[in-house]
Amino acid sequence: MILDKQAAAALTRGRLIDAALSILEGGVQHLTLDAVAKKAAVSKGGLLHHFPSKEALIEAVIRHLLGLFNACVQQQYDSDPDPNPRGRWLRAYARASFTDFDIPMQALATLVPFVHEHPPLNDAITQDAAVWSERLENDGVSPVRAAIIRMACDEYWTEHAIFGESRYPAEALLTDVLTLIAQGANGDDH
Amino acid sequence: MILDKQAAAALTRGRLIDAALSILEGGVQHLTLDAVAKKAAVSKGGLLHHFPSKEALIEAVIRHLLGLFNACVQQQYDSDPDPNPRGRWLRAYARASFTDFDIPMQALATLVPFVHEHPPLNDAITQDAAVWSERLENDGVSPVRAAIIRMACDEYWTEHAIFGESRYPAEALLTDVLTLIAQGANGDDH
DNA sequence: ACATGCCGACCGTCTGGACGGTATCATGAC
DNA sequence: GTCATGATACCGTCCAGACGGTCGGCATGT
Repeated sequence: MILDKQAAAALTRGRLIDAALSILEGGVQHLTLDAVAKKAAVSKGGLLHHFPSKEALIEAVIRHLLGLFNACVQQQYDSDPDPNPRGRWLRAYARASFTDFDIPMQALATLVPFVHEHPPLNDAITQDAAVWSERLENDGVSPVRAAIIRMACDEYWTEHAIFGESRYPAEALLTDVLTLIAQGANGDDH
Repeated sequence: MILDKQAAAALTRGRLIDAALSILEGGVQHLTLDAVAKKAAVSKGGLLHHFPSKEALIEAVIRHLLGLFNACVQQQYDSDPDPNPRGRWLRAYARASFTDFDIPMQALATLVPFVHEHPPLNDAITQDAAVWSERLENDGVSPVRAAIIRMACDEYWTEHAIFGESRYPAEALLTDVLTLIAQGANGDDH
């Protein structure tokens, strides 16, 4: 059965990505090919068969994470209860940032130093960031204000990566961010 | 001359820290003992004479950076033109974050993964962060709002570390952040 | 004589990746 | 139907380089 083999291979790929992710939560330093292979119950050769280099593996991890997050924001966007079209993307972005802890975006934060050295990875992230920047800044709220709100959301992940549990209740932060967005979306921000 | 020798040693220490800092701007991966020693025109043995381990060196760098930044915020605090005492620390923090590019705080952002593995370093940063969190959240502005503003400021450094030049004009960001602070400091934030 | 500042060769370990296998399965010739 | 061929998935050893840190030594100043 040709499908069996391909399906098994895809499954192995998934296991490798998941293994890399779970290792990343403990810090980039532990992300070695051996560790990932071991955690995924695959040999090193097997790992390098699917991802010919560490860079390739990390790129897959990054795309996986970005995909998850984007899908998550999209879902929040689709189910937004607020009838005001202005600030809709911002609301979705904030909700995704402060409520969806299933997605280990902290892992992305810890990858920064590695990404900095590998242009292809940098491009992947930069492109995604550019898309969001543009979308959020044309959301009916002043672009600068939108940028500030996005930065606060993103910082939340970073601090999560550094300090582990956040020192602030995510709920309160989300509520206040939504208030800020509402202000901006009503044009009464000055 | 006893002072000559001690002074020379202190100078060497300073050169080592500066070297580490300038290397850090190119990414953590390049921060190796050999590289730092070479850049500071000191032998590896000499480096390890002053900082007995890599961790010790990085701790010195971190304290150096935190000291610079804190002094910088303090200066902004002292020279704040706004008579309103509420939000004074927040204004100072924001001004320091968006205008003082002399301090390579991006370097601190890139250190995150290393810090994550070394509790002493983590403590140094965490303590400093805790001091600022408390100070900013008791500044006459709603604590949650203050946290959001601080997070936006901090994210600015991080993005600087990732993307190099910021994609936003720092001036505009600062202006808008100050507006937000003024809102909060007047109690008309809801 | 002794401490301090500094030197630079050396060592052990870790890590990314190369490489030469093996096993399974699909395909096409006969 | 079967056998050669080749592709795909995976294995596990080995190596070269990099890196943190040790150590014995030297020079200078007290």
